[in-house]
Amino acid sequence: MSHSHGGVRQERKQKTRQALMDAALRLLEDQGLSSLGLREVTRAVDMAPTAFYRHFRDTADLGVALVGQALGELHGMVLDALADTVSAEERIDGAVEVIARHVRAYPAHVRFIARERHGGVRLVREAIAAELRRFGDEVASALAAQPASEGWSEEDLGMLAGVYVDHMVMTASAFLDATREGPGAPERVASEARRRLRLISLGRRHWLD
Amino acid sequence: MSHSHGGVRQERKQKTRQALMDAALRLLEDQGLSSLGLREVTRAVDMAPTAFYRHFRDTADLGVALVGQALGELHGMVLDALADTVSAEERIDGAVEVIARHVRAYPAHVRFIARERHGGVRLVREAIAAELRRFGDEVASALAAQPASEGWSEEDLGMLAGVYVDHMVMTASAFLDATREGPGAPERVASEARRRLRLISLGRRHWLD
DNA sequence: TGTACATCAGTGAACGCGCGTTCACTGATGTAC
DNA sequence: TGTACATCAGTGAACGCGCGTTCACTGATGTAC
Repeated sequence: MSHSHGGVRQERKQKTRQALMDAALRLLEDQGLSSLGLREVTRAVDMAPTAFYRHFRDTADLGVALVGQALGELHGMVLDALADTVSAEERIDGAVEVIARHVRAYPAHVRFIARERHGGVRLVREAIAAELRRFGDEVASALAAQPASEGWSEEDLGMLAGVYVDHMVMTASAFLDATREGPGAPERVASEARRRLRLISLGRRHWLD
Repeated sequence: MSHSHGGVRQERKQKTRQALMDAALRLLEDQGLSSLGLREVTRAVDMAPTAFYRHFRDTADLGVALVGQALGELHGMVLDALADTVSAEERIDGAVEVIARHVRAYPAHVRFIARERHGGVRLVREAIAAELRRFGDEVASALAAQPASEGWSEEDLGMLAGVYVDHMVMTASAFLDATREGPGAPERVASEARRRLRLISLGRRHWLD
């Protein structure tokens, strides 16, 4: 396979690209994408500024690439949270635990999404909105397959899915803030998140009354 | 009263300060606070860059001042939304209408809060978090006074208040995005917001079952 | 396998530009008497 | 009311600095034969 099609070169390029994205993600913990400098990123990777252009048009372009990566990882998490367990109460505990684990595994990605979802770079905002909409649609499909959703209109299921997606993003962001607030804070966030899910669950159960 | 205490001077200074804040708010529609430049702001007000320092230490300091102003206006809105009408269904319609009106009246303030709530400037994030917490406490008190809240624990009321506050911020932000999406979009946002409030309302009614 | 040419990720010098901050200043407003 | 001094919001020149972008380049990797 050594004559495959630009093997070594392509692989190295991919590695550099990933290094730039990782460095950017780290730098974005303390600032918004709209103030992230191209030279800042290349400096962090110990590279000439001009090399940046071999991979991205500008930092907004890099931001769009980060959206795909960050929400790609979220994808797996949502499936886990929905499929996981059995009873309603168990599902709530499981979902919150899945979110907590995800935040611990990918804190910078979570921060990036929470920050840039309403951030100052239009293309990135739109990319995030599009991905979250796709997410919502998937969640809606999963919900539609549940017996509890019998008799629900499509609009109502879409609403419920949106509530879950927003709850997930907000809870993830709250976990992130909590890690700076000292011990006990993450558990407070988890407790609040479970309470909210219980409220939603109750509303869902009585939606068709 | 002409010898009151620096009358004319103080009044003019206040006017300039407000002009700087207004200009900043306008510039922040297309970028995050972390990339807002001091010279950008003074240029928009037709002023020497150095005059900025007579009013703010830096742009983060200006941001903190904007938080107070933006959420001060929100204050009145919340009271309206809660006190307004009679039946549950009317209260829901009224609340969503109040939010829509507020967004039409202060679009830039709403955008600023939604953006900087998770934005790149720590002091501003903390100022917003503190104000929203105060809000939540007020809402919780208002809820506690309602007959429907009998038997609710303080934690549960706090949770419910938080759900309402977050719903308000997210709905306001959705209205803002909707105005760019053409006619019909605002009504779709309103419809979704009402649906969500109905879900919350149902969950609330059955919380103690 | 070996050779000759093409590709292209990364380099390094150079550019013009706007930034934040300092400083000594001006002149209208405020205050004391 | 008038005068002499103090305050202080806003000015304008100057600074050093890092930015994004251009360009011609280098040398390792890929390809054709």
